[in-house]
Amino acid sequence: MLDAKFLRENLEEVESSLRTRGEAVNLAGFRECDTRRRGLLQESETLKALRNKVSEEISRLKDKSQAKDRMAEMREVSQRIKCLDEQLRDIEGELQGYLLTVPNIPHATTPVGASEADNVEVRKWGTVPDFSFAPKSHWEIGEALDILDFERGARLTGARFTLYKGAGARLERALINFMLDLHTGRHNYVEMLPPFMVNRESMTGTGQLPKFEEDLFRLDGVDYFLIPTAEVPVTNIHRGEILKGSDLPLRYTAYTPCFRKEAGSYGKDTRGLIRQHQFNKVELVKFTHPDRSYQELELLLSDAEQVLRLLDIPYRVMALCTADLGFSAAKTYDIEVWLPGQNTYREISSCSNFEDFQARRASIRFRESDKAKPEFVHTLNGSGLAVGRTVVAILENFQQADGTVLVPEALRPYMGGMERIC
RNA sequence: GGAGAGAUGGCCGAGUAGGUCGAAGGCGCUCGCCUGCUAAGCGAGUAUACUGGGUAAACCGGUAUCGAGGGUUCGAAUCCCUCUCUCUCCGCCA
Repeated sequence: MLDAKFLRENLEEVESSLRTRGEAVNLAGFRECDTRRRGLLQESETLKALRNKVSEEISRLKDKSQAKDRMAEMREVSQRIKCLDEQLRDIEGELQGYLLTVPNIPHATTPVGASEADNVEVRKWGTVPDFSFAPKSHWEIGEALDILDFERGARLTGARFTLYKGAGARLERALINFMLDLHTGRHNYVEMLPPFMVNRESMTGTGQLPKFEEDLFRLDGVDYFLIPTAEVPVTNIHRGEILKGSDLPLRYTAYTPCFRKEAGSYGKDTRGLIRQHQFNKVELVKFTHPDRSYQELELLLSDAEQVLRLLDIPYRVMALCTADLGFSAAKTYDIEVWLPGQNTYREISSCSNFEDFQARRASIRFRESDKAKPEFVHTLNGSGLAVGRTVVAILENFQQADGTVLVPEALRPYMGGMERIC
């Protein structure tokens, strides 16, 4: 959410900046609402001040019957206030409606672009494997090794659900532990295990609601949602709090399953593990001082990259352009792994700085010193990494001519010493 | 699921026959004083949001907030209703 005051004073600049996202932006209604709100507010508050003053005078009277006419007068004032406050509530709802659906302003370093084709490659790492045979896709490998069962996954639930079996299940679990150990042990993140369902306030705090409800699984009977990413519960840990400046930055990591409806992606990535309704992810979340958030973004990105470096999987880092930027983000790097089976790079992590956009929605603040005014923190998060897609990358990059798959060395301790899936 | 108790400022905790309560007191914190150091002591200060004024930081004024929402009243932390959450006991249960 943007600051209403800032928006009021910089409406045109904000509009033109948001247009680079390729979204139709019309904030004229905001300005009108905002002006009306302040008018109503002043009228109501002036009357309240009067009522408070008169009520106090009445309280000092010994003989209340002397105040009959003033009480009658105040009765009318109160009626008027009630009426004004009702209008205020409506207009504030409308104003919130605007504010909650306006996306974040892209950071100056976010490249301007019209589509994902304009994303900018930041760096490449690793050597793309050179196969002496035609590399297979992970679903072919997984089915041949009997470690991924798409058919039975669909039987259990439906399309886009997969059953992992034997070494496949073990591989997924090994990756989760490997990633968590890396981030807690070497990158100084504190491990969290949050609820996998959250309420509406939490979803609004990080920006999934109100705009993207159709992407979420919602429970029947209670107003809870399955989390689409650990970003939601972990960022909301400090919703409504004022943190100590000396405690920043806070770094949290969490493994959670993620649930997404994938509405609007019919026909896309229908085969394999790439796009599932349920997938596992290890997430990195930071709460930082506003002055340091862009340095922290680089560090967070490198923490996520480290996973792929240790596993020895080739990847590249892309800076998303304005058109490809998520709703809440000011700047985003995607990490894309090389997938030989598909002869392309695919996203495996998305690392973003939300600046104070989420912090304002969720009211997450800090005090520089005990006397200082509270300020909004900056929130950041990134996948470290998407686990299912890491399995995909391992199967496709480490496949052998005989159909087996080598286990990356760093992962072997987590696989009970297993060197090869066969 | 059944029965009961509760929710007040950073924390603890007063305040329920409605008015001078944004809220006693304590702790914590900040600044100053004092003490050879530390501890103790003394004094002052110490919520947030919105909004008006001020070029603006400072500052001054107004309004709101005692779990949330609604009601009664000239006036609600205090009375009434609904909801949420927490705790205790019983039942059930991984």
